[in-house]
Amino acid sequence: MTSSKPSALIRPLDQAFFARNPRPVARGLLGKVLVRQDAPTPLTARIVEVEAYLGANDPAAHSAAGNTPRNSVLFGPPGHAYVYFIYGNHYCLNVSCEPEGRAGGVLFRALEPLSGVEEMARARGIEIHSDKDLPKLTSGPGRLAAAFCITRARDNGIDLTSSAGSLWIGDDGYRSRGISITPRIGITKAAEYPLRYFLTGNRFVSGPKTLPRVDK
DNA sequence: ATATCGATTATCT
DNA sequence: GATAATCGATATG
Repeated sequence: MTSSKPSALIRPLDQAFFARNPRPVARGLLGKVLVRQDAPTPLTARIVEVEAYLGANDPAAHSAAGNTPRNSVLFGPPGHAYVYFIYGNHYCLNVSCEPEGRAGGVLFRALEPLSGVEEMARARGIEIHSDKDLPKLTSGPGRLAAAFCITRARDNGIDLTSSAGSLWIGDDGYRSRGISITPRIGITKAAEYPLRYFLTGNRFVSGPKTLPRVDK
């Protein structure tokens, strides 16, 4: 299901939006737009899947062990980019939440491309032959980071609330309809917490697209 | 459709 | 030395 229409005007989210618990921030980010302003052609994509990582009482969060050089952005002002490198291969993008001094973040897991598809395909090193191939661009945290040319050196710590910046998050008026909530993907600690949020039925969502079945 | 595995490095024990 | 908020390739049902 292709849910989105590109819209001409996109207003950046303000810092107050992010100065909250990561759970409402995660829910609220669904349907918003990630913008890469300074690419050869501007890149925009709708946020369709995210995960919340809590500052306190969340063993799976990078902030669980306290403030370190790697994760210090999570303890800084809200609305800033926390970018980390994982498995020797991939960058992942988060946005810091909670007021400054308290940790918390939201991981971007999947996007639905709205503009700049050619540029994203080039950045990913793949070719798009049909609509069937589009999810390969931005379905998955490593993929979307590659599509937007997000690296730690370039983007860690930047302010995502300024439309004058290179990378920011905006609202184009889109209203999401259904939201699904499941456990987070790829973690071993606190694996059961229901902190993954995605737009129900959206084909760009990565991983399981339904609520887990109460098996047997 | 699910399962397994290698790649490759920052961070922590 | 082990692990990790992953991906892509390969194998098999």
